[in-house]
Formats: sequence, C-alpha cells, structure tokens
Amino acid sequence: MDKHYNFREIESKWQKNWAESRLYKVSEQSDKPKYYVLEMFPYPSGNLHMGHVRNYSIGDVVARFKHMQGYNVLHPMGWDSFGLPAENAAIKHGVFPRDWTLSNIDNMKKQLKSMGLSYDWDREVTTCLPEYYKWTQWLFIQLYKKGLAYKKHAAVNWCPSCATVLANEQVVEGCCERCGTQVEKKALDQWFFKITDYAQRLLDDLEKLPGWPEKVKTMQHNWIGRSEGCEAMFKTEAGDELPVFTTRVDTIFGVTYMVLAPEHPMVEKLTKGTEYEQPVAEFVKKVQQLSNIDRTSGNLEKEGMFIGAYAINPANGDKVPIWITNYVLMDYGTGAVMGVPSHDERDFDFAHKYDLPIIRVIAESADKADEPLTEAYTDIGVLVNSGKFNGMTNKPDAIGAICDWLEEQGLGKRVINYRLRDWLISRQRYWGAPIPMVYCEKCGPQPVPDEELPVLLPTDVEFLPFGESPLKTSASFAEAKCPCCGGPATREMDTMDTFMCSSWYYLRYCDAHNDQAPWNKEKTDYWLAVDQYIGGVEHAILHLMYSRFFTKALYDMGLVSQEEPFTNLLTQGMVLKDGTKMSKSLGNVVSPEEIIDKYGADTARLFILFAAPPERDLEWNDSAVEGCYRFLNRIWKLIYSIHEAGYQPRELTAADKELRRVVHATLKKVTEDIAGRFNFNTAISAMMEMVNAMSAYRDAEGEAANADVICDAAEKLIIMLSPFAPHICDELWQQTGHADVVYNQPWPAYVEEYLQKAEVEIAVQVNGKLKARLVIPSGLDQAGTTAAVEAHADYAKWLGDKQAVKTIVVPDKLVNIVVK
RNA sequence: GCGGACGUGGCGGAAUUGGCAGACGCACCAGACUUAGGAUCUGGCGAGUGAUCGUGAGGGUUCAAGUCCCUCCGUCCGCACCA
Repeated sequence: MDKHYNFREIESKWQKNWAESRLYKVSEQSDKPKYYVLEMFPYPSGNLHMGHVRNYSIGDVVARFKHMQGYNVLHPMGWDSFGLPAENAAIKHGVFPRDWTLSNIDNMKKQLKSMGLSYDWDREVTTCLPEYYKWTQWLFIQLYKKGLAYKKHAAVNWCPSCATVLANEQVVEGCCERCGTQVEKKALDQWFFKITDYAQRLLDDLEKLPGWPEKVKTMQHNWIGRSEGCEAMFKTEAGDELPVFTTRVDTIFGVTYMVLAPEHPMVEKLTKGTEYEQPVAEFVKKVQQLSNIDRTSGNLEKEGMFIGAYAINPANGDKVPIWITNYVLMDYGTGAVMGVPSHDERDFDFAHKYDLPIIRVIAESADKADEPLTEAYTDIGVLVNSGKFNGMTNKPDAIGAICDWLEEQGLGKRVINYRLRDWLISRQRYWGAPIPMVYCEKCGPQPVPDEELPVLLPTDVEFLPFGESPLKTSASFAEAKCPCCGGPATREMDTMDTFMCSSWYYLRYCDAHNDQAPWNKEKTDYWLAVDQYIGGVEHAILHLMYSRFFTKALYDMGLVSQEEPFTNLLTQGMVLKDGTKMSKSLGNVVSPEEIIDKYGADTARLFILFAAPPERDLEWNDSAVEGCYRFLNRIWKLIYSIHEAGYQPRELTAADKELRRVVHATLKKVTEDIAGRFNFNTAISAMMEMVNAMSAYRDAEGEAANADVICDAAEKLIIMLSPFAPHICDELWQQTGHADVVYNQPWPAYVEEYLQKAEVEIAVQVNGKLKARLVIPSGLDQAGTTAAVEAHADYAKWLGDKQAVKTIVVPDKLVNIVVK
C-alpha cells in the first residue's frame, strides 16, 4: 500500500473510474424505494464559486448516503442557461450568446467533475438548447390553452439599463434585482401568467410542507399577502360607482374624506372641464414622475389635493370630499380608499396636514366617545357615533355586522384581496425562449402548432438593447403563417422570462431525452416529488413560488400527479470571507479551482461541510482548510499503519470492546446527523473523535491491537467518510483489498448491544453545583446509584454541615443531592 | 413599522428531550524528533492564586436553565404607505 496520500493521482483516477463504469447512472427499473435529491442548477457564468461548492457538496453527501442506505437515487445536474449575462457578454466581446454559454458550460462541467459529484450526467439538461426550450414553449401553449397565459396592456416595471421589463418579484426596493437601476413604469402589451388564480392554493398548501424552513414559508405567505375585507360602494354625486376596499369596515362611520390613486380612471372624469382639471393633471404627472424615484421606496412625505368632487358614504349618506394622494396605489384593491383619520395612522397624518375633520367612531368604552385623539386609535374598542351599531365591539362583531348590513342593501360585499400579482413573463431581450405565438390579422393571436415547435431563436440579429426585442432585427423571424387560416401572420418578438425555464426543469430530469413529450408521466410519477431540494435562500420567493405554481397548473391539466414539487427544502447559508459575501469587487473571492488544486476536492468538500451547519453562513478560513487536509492525511497514515502492521485476532479485551463501542457510537451519530438533521459538521467531528480513539488504541501500552476490531473500525470509517470524501475512501478501500467501490457498500447498521459501557462516569451535584465525578457500573437504578454515591468516602464532605433532604438521580448521568 | 432568525472561549462551532457548558477543529503556548521546520508527533489551552464565577443584560420557574417564561439591548435577513 502507498505510504503517502497523493490526492491528485487518486482523485483523477477515481473520477475516471466512476465515469467509465457509469457508476451513477440510474433508471426507474429498480426494486428499491426511490429518492430524488436535487440541487438548484447553476447559471453557467463560466466559473464555479464557493456557493456552488457548498450547495453541491451538501447534495452529494445526501445522495451518496441515501444510495448506500438502499435507495434508488436520482441525482441530476443541468444548466439554467438562458439569461442576460450571455447577451451582455455578446455585446461586450462580440461573441455569440450561444457560443459563450456553451463554452462556459464546458468549463463549469469540468470543474464540477473535479469535485467528484455523483451525478447521472446522462440526464443533463441545458435550458438554452432547442431540445429543451421546445418543451418550455409547449408548456407555454398548454398554459395559454388553459387560459393561464394572457396578454394585456399594462403599466409594467421597466429597467432602463437592461432595456427589458421585470416581474414584480424582480423589483427590489424599487430597483432592478439584477443591476440595481431604478425601475420605471412603462405601458406595454405583455404576456402574463395568471398565478393569482392560484394565490389561495399557494397559500393553503404551505401547510402541506412541513419539510420547508419556516422562514421561506413566511416569506411566501407575506408575498401572497391575503387580506380579508369589504368592498363598500361609495358613489359620486352623479351616481358613478366608486368602490373602496377596506379591512376596517367597522370604521366606516368615521369616514371624512375619500382618496383615489392618481392613476384612477375616475380622476380625469371627475375633473374634466372644471377648475381642478389643470392642477390635478399637474399633480398626477408629478406623482407619476416621482413614482419612478421614490414612490416605492423610503418614507415619502404624504401629499395630496382635493379634486373638487364629493362621494356619498353608503353607511350614513354623508357627503365627503374626494382627494388624490401619492400614497394610494392603483393596482391594489380598487385604487380607492376611504379616509378614516381617527383610526388609521396614515389617514390621521394626512388629515392633520390638510385640516380634514376627524370623527371618532371607536373608543375604549362608550363614555370615552368624546375624548380627543392625539393619534389614531387602532386598538380594540366599542363603536360610537355609528348609528345602530353603537356599543358593539369593533372586532370581529361590528366588522361582521356592518358587512352583513351593507350586503343586504347591495351596498357592499365581502372580498379577499391578495398582494400577489400576475407573473409578467415577456422580455425584450434576445437570449431566451421565443414566446410561441403568431398574430394573424384575421384570426388574432394563435399558438404555434406542436409540429412547428420549437420556434428557433434566429441568429441574424443585433444584440444591442434598444428597448424592443432584438428578434425584430432578424430579417426572416417575423414572418409566419397563421395556423388557423394559413394567411400571413407575424410572430411574437419577445422572449420568455428565464424563470419559466427553471420552473419545470426538475420534471425534465426524469425523462431528459424524450423528444415526443416534455416527459413521460409514468417517469415523473415514479420520481416526483423531489424528496430533498437544496439551494440558496435567495430563491425563497421567485423560483420556489413559480415552481409551485407550475406544478399546480400541470397537476390541474393532468400532466403530473403531484401538487407540490419539493417535499423537503434545505436553504444553505452563504460563504463569507472576512465577514462579507465573496465578491469580485471586494476582492475577497477564494476560487474553488485553486483550493481543489492545492488540497484536493475531498479536502474542499470536507472543510465546507465541517465549518458550519448548512443553513448558517460560513466563514471561509484558509488554515481550517489545512486542518481538514491534515485530517485526511492522518486517516491515510492510520489505515496504512493498520494495513502494514499485520495484527492478529484474539478474544476481546476491555480496550477492544471500548474501541468497538466508539465505532458503533460514531456510526449511530453519523447516521443520525446525516439523515435526521443534515448536521454534517457534527458528523465529521464525530469521525475525527473516532480517528483519535483509533490512534490512541493502536498506540496504547500493552497488547497489540486486535485485528478483528481495528480492521472493522477501519472499514466502517472508510464507509462512513465516503459520502463526504469519496475519492480517498475508494482508494483506501481498494488498497486494503476490496474489489468494489465504497458507493456500492450498504450503509452499516450499528449494534445496540455494542453501545453499552461497563462503567459510566456520573456527575455528583449538591443543590445543582458540581462536586465530583464518579465512575460507577452502568445501568444502576435509582437506589443502586444513590447507594453508590452515599458509600463514597467523600460523601460527608460534599454535604458539609447540611442535611440531605432529597436525591435526584438521572441514571448513568448524574446525581443531585438536595440539602438544607 | 411588521415578520423571521440569531447572540456561547482569541476564532468557526458543539451541547438533539431542561441533566457535567465549551465536543471537534483553527489559532496560540510548551515539549519531542530534527542541521532546519511553515512537516509530523505528544501535552496544554474560558476567567480567577483560590473558594468560586462564567452562554448579550435584568428578572422568574425548577432539585437542576445556553435550553422554558417575562422585560430589555444588540446583530443579521425579508417585507415595507397593501387601505
């Protein structure tokens, strides 16, 4: 056996071996239970970063462990390869997006392979290739046929720098999620998916996901933003309807004004031809300009103006002035809000600023009805100044009663509102899947027939973003034939949001090369749902919500049998250096390539799993990496020395049994840490302890090591470590005389009986303070333990001059003597 | 403002069900081997001379609290005029 650990040789040898023997290939033909472990596929930027290394190391431990535990494991990898960076690179370097992307994939695949990950590469998917996006387009058409894809003219989020529109989810604090540029509003005809149809199910089914982090579920919950309320029908003096949405209909008798969003269609109608027309139009324009900069971020000073019209309150017939303000949004509720300064903080501030009246309609008790308000009263109370509802508790009684009352008169209705908006999927950029629609003057919009898919991306295009789709610069792309009448038609020029491609890739892995359908349902029925999904928390809303929506829509069409795609979700923390995220601009990037080159993939994997539990952020530490490298070297030397020593078997001594106990205790801990809670860091530290114990046993004075015990320990160590550091383990396994690879070994079971200790050290406490540690035979009951403690020579000393009144015994752990 | 997570040695972290706080590793210190060591091995390593004190601060429950309850402070993340 080789004396030294030569990771370079070992790692390339085994990577080659695994690839040539197709070790990680899987199929549905298996008697074993299935297990689908998936890591979020990368965007092929060209180089792996430490976040990838962390993500894929975690997934690989799970995949290898589950396989060894007897599961038929699907563990695939692919490329989320449409998107802006390729296009930007094309513009900058004059290369073609496809070439740039494919060469990046090539490079990253090499890097991934150098990590020794157990992927079935035969199932690789690449979203930018026609064999994949053909089905992305096909799925678009299915959604269209179901009425879940529609085109509308709407004010949309526009990033001037990326020269394309963005989904609401891609706007962060008023800025483009990608480039940070202030997002503007632009009115365009765009394609949307009706994700709002699924708002309630997306919300309800979060409860069916106990294996998801609370944090992610809370974020989705808030993003969906369900709120129950009442739509109350206010009317203008002329009788035009002006419904308002409110969750506080109990305050309706306190309305002293009404507010419309500046964009509200009634604003123009109500002011036309009046003295207010000009100033109102100016105000609206000002707010709209402002909205580009501030309206969605920061603390905007509330401003507004009276528009010269009045509304009638349906509850009491009061005539209240109609205002417009910068704090009412057109795209939530009805774009109209009732102003109740007495019981809403924003309305209170606004009323103060513009001297609007304040009428109290809720008080702590009826006799406090006339107490002046210095701030909005938002607590629970009873109704006052509210006609026949006076004296009623506001929540929930008055809300229900007033709703009923309005409904009876046809003046209101119960309504549920969601903050979630439909998903805007049109993009005015080149490097995406073309939206497979054609427009015919006679027949209107028509989906491209299946047999004409895919609609290929043209190559004769100008990439420079100019605010419209680059596909328009192609000489031939626009021309199409109407599938309906056969007449001339024009193609849709926009491409799809790349989040569409990643909303179904986990399905394609089940049947990656099917050219007749996106997948065979028998195959997805077998593999789905993903048992364990692993990725960054930054996808908590976008990707994870869209994928859930997709799965539900596909379920409703009968294309899949699952309503939720991912049973368990692990969100890994970031990899930090010097306390901040690694980034090129800060110059604190540690390259995985360099680390693998210097210490090997096994060390890199081991460190990244050892340094912190997976959900938490991880601080990169060069010398701790060396520590892991030393650990692998110690193991190598340990196994080498055992192998060379030629130990003999014999009857078990106490020391032999103790080592055997450590081995089985470690096995138990490692198994539970991987399977139960993904605490790889403590699994590794347990193996380090075991290695320390093996060295101490080997070097102990007296009898030489027992071959049975130490060789069994070595074998189990190699098996246990193999999901973490697979190359070194296969090499050690082979060099110690085994034929097959460790991956094909069953995960060993620990033997309960071997975990028993003959003696245990217990703590002796007096009133909870530690006084001594005592070695006693294990398994003593309460009385036996108490007797052993009381028989101890120092017993009287522990008590001092006090009397023992009670003794608490935790068997094999501690004794606490309560004294007075 | 609302929601979530967290706070333990010089550092990363462990303590899974309320039961010996600081496992394991890093850094550091000492020793061995050595011409030499940034290699390897061995030992030490929360504070305090000590009794003791110690898990962000203060209080509480308990025989026993890092863990449970209350109040407060701090850090990070998400959402943010959603009527």
